[in-house]
Amino acid sequence: MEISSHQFHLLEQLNEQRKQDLFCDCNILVEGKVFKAHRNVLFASSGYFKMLLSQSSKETSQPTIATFEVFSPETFMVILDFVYSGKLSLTGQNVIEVMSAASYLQMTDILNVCKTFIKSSLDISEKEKDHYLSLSAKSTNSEPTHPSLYRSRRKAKSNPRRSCSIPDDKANTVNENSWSSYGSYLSSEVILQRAETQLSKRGRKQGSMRKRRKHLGLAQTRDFVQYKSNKAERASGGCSTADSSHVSRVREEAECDAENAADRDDYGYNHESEVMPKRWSVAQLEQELSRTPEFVELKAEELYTSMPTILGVMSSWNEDDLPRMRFKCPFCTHTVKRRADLKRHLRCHTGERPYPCEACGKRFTRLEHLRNHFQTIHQAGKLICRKCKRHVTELTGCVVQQGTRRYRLCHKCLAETNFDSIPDDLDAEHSPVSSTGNKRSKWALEEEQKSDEETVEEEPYNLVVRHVNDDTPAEVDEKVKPNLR
DNA sequence: CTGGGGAGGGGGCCC
DNA sequence: TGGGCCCCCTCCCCA
Repeated sequence: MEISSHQFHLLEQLNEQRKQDLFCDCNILVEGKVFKAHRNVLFASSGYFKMLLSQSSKETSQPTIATFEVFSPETFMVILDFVYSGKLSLTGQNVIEVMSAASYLQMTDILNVCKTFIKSSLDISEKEKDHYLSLSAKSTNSEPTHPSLYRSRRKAKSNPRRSCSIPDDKANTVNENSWSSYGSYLSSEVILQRAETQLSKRGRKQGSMRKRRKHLGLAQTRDFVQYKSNKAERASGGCSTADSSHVSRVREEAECDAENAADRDDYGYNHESEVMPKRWSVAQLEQELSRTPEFVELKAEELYTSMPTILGVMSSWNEDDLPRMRFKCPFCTHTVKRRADLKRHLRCHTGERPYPCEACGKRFTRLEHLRNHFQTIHQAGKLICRKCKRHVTELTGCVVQQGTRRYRLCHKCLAETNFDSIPDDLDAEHSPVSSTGNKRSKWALEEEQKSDEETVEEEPYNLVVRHVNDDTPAEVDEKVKPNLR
């Protein structure tokens, strides 16, 4: 026979003992402030303490002292309260730092809750994705102002990119490696269950999980997966075909949340905490879905500015047994050496894509990607015949245009292609085709793209051939059959 | 069904 | 610190 309240009372007693400094055998010094706790509890709660206390377990007569300078006493207080009560007092202000500290202390459950919290409060990528998809559903090829971003050759993928995983397996591992001893009726567990339910549901719907890149294997836990960047990827360019199911999914999750909210109190849900901070009504969803990429950037900027100074000190050790200073992503286990690299990495979580291609509208996370894209797609920068794959020069080949896409054909392959006629509506002056494959500045490219849009996007399925002679744009334009590839 | 290639995305690292 | 380059991986399309 199992008395369900036993675990709760046990933890309650331990918490009382902690508050009264009874039997506390571990002192934790955080930026000068001393916290007292029980080794057993810390050992059971944190991978970090597990390691630490394992090493000092032989000397049980003396109280263990742990010192931390990488997070604030307030942050540790939140974590310690959670350890002893199962209630995590997250707010928009402390979530990042709590997450960072939890990462440091290897408390994966708190990490998950923090991620859920952030995801629920921001939910940038999901909304942004849905926004794009809703646009995608509306936009057609005859709508040049909504560029080909929305009709990318990549279909709306149910499976994300390599660095993006859906936390299905994470949901499964939470209960294995962690703190089920706290009892399923405790609020943390309830929260986690809900987070798991929510995430796994999303994961099931979004499709298969992706293996992480092997060089990311240095992560602390193998089962700790990323879950955001897939959304980020789809949010801003990777999606194309209309997929209204994404919109309905957001609604569905909101409704699910609303349902869950009703019985939260029954499980001692912490009212002070904001673990599930937002309940989206349909009206709110509609409003959110109408947000723009600027919204993403704004939110991303908020995230950046709200980040603590130290995002994480990794637990990896070098040969000298000294901890390596690395910056840890608050969304995943990825660590980088430089803060700038972390900022760059965070874009895959926030969905921020600050570099739009003005020729096709596709947005990129990096300028270099935009540049590569433009040179390849819109400038025919590769001096390779698309058909025979041979190297072509300005003399031996020419640039072929299809919509906003340009590529090169050698004269031989060009002659083998059946051309219909030369369109007259393309003014040679507007030709953005450069005879050189040289790199240009972004702004120079944009100037070219504007004219490109005006002239070409009107007939996106026309294949236009432009002969390129040195610095003079093509004078001869020919229309050939569409969909040549 | 499968392999090749194009395009895009992300990480490491140099300048 | 940001820009840029290189490399690798993944996805998708097509033959």
